[in-house]
Amino acid sequence: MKPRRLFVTTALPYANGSFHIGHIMEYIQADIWVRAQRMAGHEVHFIGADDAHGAPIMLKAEAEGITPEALVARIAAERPRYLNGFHIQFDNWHSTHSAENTTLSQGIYKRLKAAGFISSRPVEQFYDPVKGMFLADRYIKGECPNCGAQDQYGDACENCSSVYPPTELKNPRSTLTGAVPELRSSDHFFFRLSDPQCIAFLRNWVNRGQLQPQVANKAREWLDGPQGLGDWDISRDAPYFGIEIPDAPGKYFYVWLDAPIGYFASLKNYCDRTGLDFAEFTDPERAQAAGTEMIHFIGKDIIYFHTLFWPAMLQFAGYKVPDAINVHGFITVSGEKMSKSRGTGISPLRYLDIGMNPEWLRYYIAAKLNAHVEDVDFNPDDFVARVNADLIGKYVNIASRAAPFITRHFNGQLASPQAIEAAGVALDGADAAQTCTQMIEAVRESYETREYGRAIRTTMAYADRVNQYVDLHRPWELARRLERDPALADPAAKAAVRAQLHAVCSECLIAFHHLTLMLKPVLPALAQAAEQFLQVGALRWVDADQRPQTIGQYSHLMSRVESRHIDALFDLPVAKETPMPSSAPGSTAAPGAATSAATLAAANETNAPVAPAAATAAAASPATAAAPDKAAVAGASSASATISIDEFSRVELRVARIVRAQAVEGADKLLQLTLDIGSGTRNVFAGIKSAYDPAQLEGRLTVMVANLAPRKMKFGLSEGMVLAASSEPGAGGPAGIFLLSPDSGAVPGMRIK
RNA sequence: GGUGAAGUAGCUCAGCCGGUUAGAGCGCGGCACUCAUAAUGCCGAGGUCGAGGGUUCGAGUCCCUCCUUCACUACCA
Repeated sequence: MKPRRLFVTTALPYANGSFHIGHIMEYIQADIWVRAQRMAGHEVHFIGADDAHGAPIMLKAEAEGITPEALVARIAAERPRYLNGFHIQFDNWHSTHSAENTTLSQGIYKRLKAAGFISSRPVEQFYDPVKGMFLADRYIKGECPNCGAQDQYGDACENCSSVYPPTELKNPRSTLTGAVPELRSSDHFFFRLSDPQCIAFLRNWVNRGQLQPQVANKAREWLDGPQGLGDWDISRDAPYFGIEIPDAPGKYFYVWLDAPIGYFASLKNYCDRTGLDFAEFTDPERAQAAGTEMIHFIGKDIIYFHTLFWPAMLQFAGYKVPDAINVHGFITVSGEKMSKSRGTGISPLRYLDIGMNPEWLRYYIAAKLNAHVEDVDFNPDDFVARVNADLIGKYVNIASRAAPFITRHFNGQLASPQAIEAAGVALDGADAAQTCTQMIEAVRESYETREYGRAIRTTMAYADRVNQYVDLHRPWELARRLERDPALADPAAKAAVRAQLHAVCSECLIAFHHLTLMLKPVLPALAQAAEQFLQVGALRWVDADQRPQTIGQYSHLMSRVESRHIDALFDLPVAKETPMPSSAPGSTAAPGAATSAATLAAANETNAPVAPAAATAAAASPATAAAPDKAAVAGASSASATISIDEFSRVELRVARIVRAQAVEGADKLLQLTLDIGSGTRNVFAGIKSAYDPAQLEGRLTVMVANLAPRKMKFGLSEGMVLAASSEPGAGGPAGIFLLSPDSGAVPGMRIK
């Protein structure tokens, strides 16, 4: 087979925070793939970088009183510890804040502009006069123009879900300084995605078959959706930590423009360092001639950018487009999305610090990964069982069972194939070699197609067969007879037993050699130790037919996961960190926000739900993925799990007076309520129109959740929710909605606890 | 509500283009073994393959409806 030439990347992590377990999972997935490719003799260049630009980093650095460069450098400095710790073998790690990225980004922009894909037009935006900068939607809060809810973000109301431009907010305030923002106009640059050429190209590109079906579906949905593809605003005004736009003083590229170009920047940096020809990987003709491929591993949160913006940018700037976008799901922990505030996340650094073996995690993740965009769950019990049973009980145990006999009786020499054949104990009978070659080829292909779970299953099925084989032939019995069975005085009989013992144990170690080969992409360090023990060179797929000749002294290759490890892993100190660094250009697998069924009702035995409130916190959609600070930290529990009094007390319930109730024009189910809670009024949209006439609500008292994250709705911002009882759908019970009321005497604003 | 994905033993999951009594690992109950840093083997219990229809000689596997879960989205707060 002709060696492939591969340029492989993982998503660039946003440099405002440390790696979390989601990053590590992506790197493990990509690293396994890369190692498997290298074992096939292919040329692989595995590239990563920090995504360093954007307002969040600029502002975070400022808050810390350091320069963005210093912040980014600090984050970059801690990367190797994680990467080395988990055996992630990048060839290069660079940054989007680099000379290479500046040159490339500006170059791509110029080419797009020359080709007519850049337009410009004035955009009116809020400007913070104190800070002296334009404000992204998430840095503006105010009252919803539709429902009047307070404290709503500039793009949408979390109360009534209405969507609006920030300029429509009432009483807008900058969240940075509290200043009243001014409306100012400024010219922005747009990448004309709506250009027919662009649409045509993307339609074709997403249908080439190189995307996973689910990903292609999603891309098509965006492409052919009712609103179609809009032009993409790619500029930001100074001050902005980013790359300046050529011939446009004071204008910078939006971070998502230069972030993916960071793949190229890191590659360029690497090529300059190693003498590789950059153009062979990035120029369409040169790449074609050189037979190179471009392969990205990303999380499902950034599909939008990688299936639409990125290929379009490359195509119309005259660069090669990606050959594959390999998308994975998120990692959950015990079925829940990660949340540092709830302590459910796994800290990669802690994992390493408490002495857990990185290859345990690599193995566990590999065993559960496939080529689909499915979430992977880290289940602690499952993790312990799986790692211990498979790796120690089955795999390592095989060497441990056979090696001592070989060392003691045969001076470390393995039996020849002929001797094994003659002893009649070949593991897989006559066509053992063929069976084995086919199995290894199947495993190699499973890695190739990212069906790691299948590769692991195939491998472990073989380990099972080998253990059965050991039990069947009982080498310990043969050894005992050899040593002290008086009936073996006859030299011929003794030689026969000895040959058997030799053959059986040799078979085991040959099988161990094969198992090691199949596990090597996942367990690089263990494989290396095993190679040393087996006294073979670095194993590659072509070594499937090779067999070890002699072995070294066996020493235990891997120890078990212990419950104390798990205890230590989850015994996190109270999280001092604020919301996790969420999705930015490169970030992966970050739960932008916890989605949760925040059922406030503590369902009692009568099964009468108090508040059937299935709350979905605003999750970071691809389009807003670059808005880390927006991530809501929704503390939530499932309906069935019990919560502590502390958790309950986080819910701020207050008595509210409905001072005004009115129908919402255009809404079938909603009433807009103005609630007096003593300290002020709140605007709340409630889905109770079917049960209440607005007029009869005015003046009555009810109960509201006062600290519910505001919610933008189509009609405006909703700043809380009122509590009402209703039957669970499908559970029978009376139909209808029953608003809660406090007993007489309560006054608006009283806390309910 | 819409769109997509998924619902197979207590747990984690395999089951390819429909075909004999539905599988594995872990866990559980026995038994065996004792070479192996409690590791291994055998036997067993345990599933109306989410529910209901349909197509078919035959469906976990195809079609329809419904339910549930997850993701995105929405007039869910």
